[in-house]
Order: sequence, then structure tokens, then C-alpha cells
Amino acid sequence: MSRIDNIAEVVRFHRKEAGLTQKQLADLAGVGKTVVFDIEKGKASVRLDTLEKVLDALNLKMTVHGPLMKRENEKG
Amino acid sequence: MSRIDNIAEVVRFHRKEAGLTQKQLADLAGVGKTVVFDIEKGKASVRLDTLEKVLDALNLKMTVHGPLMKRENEKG
DNA sequence: CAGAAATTACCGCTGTAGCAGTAATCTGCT
DNA sequence: AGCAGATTACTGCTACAGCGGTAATTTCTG
Repeated sequence: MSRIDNIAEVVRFHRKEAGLTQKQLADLAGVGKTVVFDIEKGKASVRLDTLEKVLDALNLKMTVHGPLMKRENEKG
Repeated sequence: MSRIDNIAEVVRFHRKEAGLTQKQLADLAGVGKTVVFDIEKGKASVRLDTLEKVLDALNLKMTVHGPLMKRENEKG
């Protein structure tokens, strides 16, 4: 439900790519193993900071933008 | 801290753009006024689904991608 | 400047996210 | 097939996100 669960696939793909288990990624990101599983399961109610930690550990970025693909954020 | 707080600016900018007050946006998104304020304040520990509701109401999208700008998700 | 509207900042309450631990199921490897 | 490691799925617990209400402060408008 919602495009959020694509995050699940992206996270899983990149975790595998990095050769990490869920537990290893969890430790690396400083979160619990449960939440890594939850994210990969597509759970929508994870906290943003928790997701961010996991994305950081995988070198992934999150951006918010309008419907016209214009980039509106992005760290400087 | 972190690039998350750019979300704050994007949300606020687009809320103003849409001519909405925080309360109006909250009602429109189906969330409490408090969390709209929190998001615009840059609070990192908001829930992903809550943020998504607010972004949806503003017609904004969230994407996750690798460091090379390659788009990895995006709903079809 | 005054009054109105919006924003910021508290409050207490309720539901649940995140945690570790454990067990069961699913994988892949030889 | 048999074993090891990984994943999935629970449990109980604690901390806090999100909620509405309200008050103080800031911003807008005449």
C-alpha cells in the first residue's frame, strides 16, 4: 500500500548488494533487527529517523519533490 | 540535523504555496495540527506514514535512491 | 497602533514503534 | 538429504509519537 513499500525493495536490494544480513545492517545502522525486517516488509509506520539510519548505512538518500520531478531538497 | 530537516522547508514552502494554514493542512492530510508543526520544525522522529499523508496532501513525493542519482523506486 | 489570524509551545492521555529474546520457517551450500 | 545461517514471526516491555485542548507569542492586515 502506497509507494512506501518500494522503499522495502530498495533497502533489501541494496542490503544484499552490500552483502549484509538484516542483523548486520541493523547493527551497522544502530537500530534493532526487528525494524530492518519491518522496513523490508513494507511497514509504513516506521519512524523517519529510524529509516534514515538504515538508508545512511546503505548510502541511500531520501528526497522530497513536487510532481514535476523538480528537486526541492538535497543536502548542500 | 541530517538532511531530514530540508523536508521541513519543502513542506512549509508548499503549504504556503497552496495557501493553507498548518491546521488546514493537518485536516486535509488527516493528521493532527501538532505533527504538521513538528514536521516544519524539522522533527526527525515523525512516523513515515504520517509524513506521507502530509506530503500527499501537498502533492509531494518521496523517493529513495543511491548516491549516483539513479532512481530506484517511484510508483508506476 | 489595535485586533485578528496564525504559529509556537505547552499539557495529559492513548496507542504503538522499537527493542531483545526466542522459536519456527525458509535458504543456500556441500 | 543434512546442516548452518538467515529470515520471519511471535512476546513483553518501555519510551515516545500523535492527538486535542489551550495559552503565549508572532505575524498579518486595516
